[in-house]
Amino acid sequence: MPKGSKDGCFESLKQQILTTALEPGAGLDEASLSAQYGISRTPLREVLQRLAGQGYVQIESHRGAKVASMDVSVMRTFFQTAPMVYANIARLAAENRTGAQLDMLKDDQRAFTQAIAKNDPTASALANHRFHATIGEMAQNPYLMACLDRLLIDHTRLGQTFYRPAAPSEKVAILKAAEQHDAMISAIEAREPSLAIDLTLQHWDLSRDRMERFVRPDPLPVDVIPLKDRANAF
Amino acid sequence: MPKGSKDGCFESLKQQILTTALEPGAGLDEASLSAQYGISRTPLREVLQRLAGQGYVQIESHRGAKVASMDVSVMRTFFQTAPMVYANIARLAAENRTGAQLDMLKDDQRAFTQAIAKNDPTASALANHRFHATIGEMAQNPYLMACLDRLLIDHTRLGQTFYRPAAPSEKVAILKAAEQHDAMISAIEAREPSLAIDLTLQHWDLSRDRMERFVRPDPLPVDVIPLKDRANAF
DNA sequence: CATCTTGCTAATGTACACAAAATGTGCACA
DNA sequence: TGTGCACATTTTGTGTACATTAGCAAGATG
Repeated sequence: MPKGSKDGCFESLKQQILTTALEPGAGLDEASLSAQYGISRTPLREVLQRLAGQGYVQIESHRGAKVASMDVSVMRTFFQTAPMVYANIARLAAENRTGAQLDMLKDDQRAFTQAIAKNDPTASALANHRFHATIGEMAQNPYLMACLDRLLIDHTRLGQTFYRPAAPSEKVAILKAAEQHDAMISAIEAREPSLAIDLTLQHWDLSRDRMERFVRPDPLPVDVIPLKDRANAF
Repeated sequence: MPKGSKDGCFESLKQQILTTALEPGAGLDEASLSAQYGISRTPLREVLQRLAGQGYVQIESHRGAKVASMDVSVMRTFFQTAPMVYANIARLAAENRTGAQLDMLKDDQRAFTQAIAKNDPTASALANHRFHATIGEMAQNPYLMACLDRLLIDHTRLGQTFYRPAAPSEKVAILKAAEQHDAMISAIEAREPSLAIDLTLQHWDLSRDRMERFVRPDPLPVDVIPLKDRANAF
């Protein structure tokens, strides 16, 4: 899928990493990527550098670029750090948001609900990502934003990893998430920092529970084979 | 001062930015820099990209790279954000530090005290920067680290900006800072998170007070001209 | 006199060719 | 059969020439 431009390449790689179309740890070959996007290696390398700067990829000298890895220790750190940062971002967003940013947030939420309606998990994950990134911009805090960007990358990727299309609870959860988004928009619009924090932490709990239930699912029923049949089972 | 290598260029620019030898907002010309460091424009651009990724410089399309700016709103955000991040980094450092990192921290502190003894404010600022960056590495939290890096850049630059060589209180403050560093090392070595947090916040208060007293100094005495002389002053 | 247009200039952005480094492979030898 | 070394291949890093763009200044025009 040749996109032609440098920015197109940048966005495309970002998306593929967020949706785990490019899996964590996957190697990124300069030659093939530059051919694929119809740009030369020089600008492609700059794209990779920028992606590295935002935490999407890791570059090792003389060994090329890889998609940022996601081992258990990273996950542990993620769960440890996310709520604090999200909460503080929410507070600052409620305090500092501009009208234009609020409109953008509503657009993001529209895209999110539409993606849900279309049953498109990839699109909804990306829309969700943008929603939270926009809240980050509202906070107008470049320090925390650097942190949030990295958290959101891993959050979106974890969401993809732990997504179970078959589970009916998944549908319920994402609809609830959309409701929570609406409540968060209201709190931010009303400039109520403490409410925004509460809603954000609830939103976080929902997301965390979804992922936790993937790792630690309900145990299978013990009595799969009814007792009466067990006598002649073997 | 041609340094020759790419890493040399990277470190040199970093230092010059931290010491405000390159002032916030200063333009960085690719041609002259590449000539200065004896490398071609291509690798120089990669250096600038990396510096941009860590928050040292800002790159605008077709408009080149500038040293990251430092207006009032940035300062406000800095003072708002720093204590929370520093405190959490300190907690995690006390919990997660390794022996090798502790040795490195002690080395950093040695370099810091030596720079103080030599009365070299630039060297002590850089050593102080490394000291706190090492504590950041101890935390082993890439998310917060991204935030800390950016905070430390501005902290070091603010320290340079607000440095008053003439003030005797400056000497007292930096010696006290060195003592606090020793206490922080002990807390981290003893793996006492809450103590590390307390000490870190005290350290922050000292630094903040120093900067605040620069912006809002003691008022000049009102009676500079004794009353008896005032009659024939004009 | 103000303002818009237009061309110039100096900088950044791109492509490509070459250099250097790392990895993989095959062979010799123990 | 396993190990080590040398070579070949692949991939990344660099230098240089060229294309493109933004900013500015001079001129034209109302």
